[in-house]
Amino acid sequence: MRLSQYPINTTKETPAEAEVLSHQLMLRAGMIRRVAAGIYDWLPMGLRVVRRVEQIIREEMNRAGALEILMPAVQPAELWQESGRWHEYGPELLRLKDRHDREFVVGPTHEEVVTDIARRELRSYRQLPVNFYQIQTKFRDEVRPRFGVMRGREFIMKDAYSFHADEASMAAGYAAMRAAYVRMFGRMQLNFRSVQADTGAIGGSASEEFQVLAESGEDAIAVSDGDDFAANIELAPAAAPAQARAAPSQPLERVTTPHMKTIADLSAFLAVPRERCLKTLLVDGAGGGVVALVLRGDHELNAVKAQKLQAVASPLRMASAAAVRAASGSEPGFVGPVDLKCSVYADHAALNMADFVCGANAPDLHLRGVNWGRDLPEPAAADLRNVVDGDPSPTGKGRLRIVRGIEVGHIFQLGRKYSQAMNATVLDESGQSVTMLMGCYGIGVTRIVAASIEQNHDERGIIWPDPLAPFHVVLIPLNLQKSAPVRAAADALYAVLTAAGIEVLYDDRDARPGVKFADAELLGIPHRLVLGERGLQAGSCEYRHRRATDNEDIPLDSVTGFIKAKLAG
RNA sequence: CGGGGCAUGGCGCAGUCUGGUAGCGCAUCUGCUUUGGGAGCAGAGGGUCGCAGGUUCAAAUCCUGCUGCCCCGACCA
Repeated sequence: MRLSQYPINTTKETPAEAEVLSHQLMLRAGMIRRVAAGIYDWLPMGLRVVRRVEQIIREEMNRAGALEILMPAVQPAELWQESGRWHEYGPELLRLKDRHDREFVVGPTHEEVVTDIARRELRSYRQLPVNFYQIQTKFRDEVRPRFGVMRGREFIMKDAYSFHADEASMAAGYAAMRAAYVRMFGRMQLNFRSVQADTGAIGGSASEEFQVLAESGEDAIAVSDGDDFAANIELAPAAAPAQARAAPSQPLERVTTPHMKTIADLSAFLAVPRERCLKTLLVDGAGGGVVALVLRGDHELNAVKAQKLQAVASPLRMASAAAVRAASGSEPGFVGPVDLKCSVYADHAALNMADFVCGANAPDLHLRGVNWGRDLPEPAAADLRNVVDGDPSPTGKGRLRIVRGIEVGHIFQLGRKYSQAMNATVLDESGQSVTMLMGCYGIGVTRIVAASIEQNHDERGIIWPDPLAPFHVVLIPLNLQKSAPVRAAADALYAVLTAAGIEVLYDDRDARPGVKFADAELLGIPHRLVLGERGLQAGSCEYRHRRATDNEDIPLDSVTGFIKAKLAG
């Protein structure tokens, strides 16, 4: 591609709309432009990267035996009513009506449509297992789109759905997809971890997320430094402390704590460390009323864990101020488990505390020197908190570290959730009708582009790994407007490299060298060739990798082989 | 959805408090010079100041309402 014929606009200044680095660089490099909140144009340079990602995904999906299909973006409401998600999905589902007033959705995912395909096309267990996938545009009306294409409302996703006659086949299909994902993210040179995950709204049993590790990631992940355990923080178990609880050593006393409503205030006011204070949260109970969840003052409630308790309403809701008053006789901020009129669940760490401080269920009063068993009944024990950095790994090996991640893939064993609701069956060996089992496997294609930039950049711009680079090589001739020999040599080199199947961005613009270098670095083309009059006289051009700081002189007649070796290695 | 902020040529911003002919840098176009790290000089084009009302002799500026966008929290590829 000749850059003189490529209408690219790079900027020195960062657009004000962008907060994270990948978003800033994508805008500055002219890869994307915003059209509306969470909705973007992909310009030529950006789309080339999207296509690279798609190509790798396609190759690995095909290698794994999956079959590519294409499903509609606009789907009839009937399918969603049949699965029940017309009512479950909420405002993230974009609904619309056609001219005849019939209802449709813009697909945020395709379980319904693919299950409809399966029930119509699949008749016999002999046709199973089968895995259909597509690479297609999704729309999710996110509450808060942000970070450019990292969390857009419209985005490109690879979604795959497998159909099975039995559990063993579903597990095998899941394992095959897991292996394919490891291969593709490896080929994309992403630094990622697969982590145990909550199945969330999509439902089903086993589930893993593929998380690209990055400071800017929106997800917190707990990874063990002792083995390969990794889990989304929502799911990582917090083990009960190993040592037994200390014996009471202080008397119970009431202390006046005017306006000390938060643990931070209380801890500072009483000069008691946060981990000696008890946090009591009242949430709505499953059968009405409230339930008390008790945590150590320095720990955070984990909503996913809490709403798994039978007694707790799901989804988790904090109790209203009125309900708090009814159960505790006090305002929020002074609630404690002593003489509380509701059931109490204590996190393992909270249960391990002795001589602690907690609310006295009376305004401006707390209790000090409180002990389980002595001053109040032993509560029910539960795992209620988020794990923190340094917690022991649940596998028993090593300690957990909390890192940030960008979720680029998610795989599920769905079971019969959709096939049952939509009556997708095949005949088994004995001629009996059986409901198929399903797996589903997503990848955020456009999100990967941003995630790769998050992991590969420097102060000058993007640094593409070879497999994702929009062009392999940038060819920069110096002073080609004045020097006919340079122009001739550059044209020739461009032709030779292109003929060899190498994708070259040929910067034949009438621009100063500094401009060309700066643009090449911002765009992140991994391999750079510079052709100047000086080198030309010696029969060579200069090579430099985007990550390198020094040039290498390469004889002009061996450039093709040299670049090919670089790309192969 | 709750909280905070912004809206002025393509981009980044000043001007708004204290009303009085809309400005700067970058980018773009023309010419000359320049050419190994975002050039210099000279000239040029481009803005109903987010929208709608209102106050005023006069509104980017003051008032009211609306819209869009960004950021922080609960959800997700």
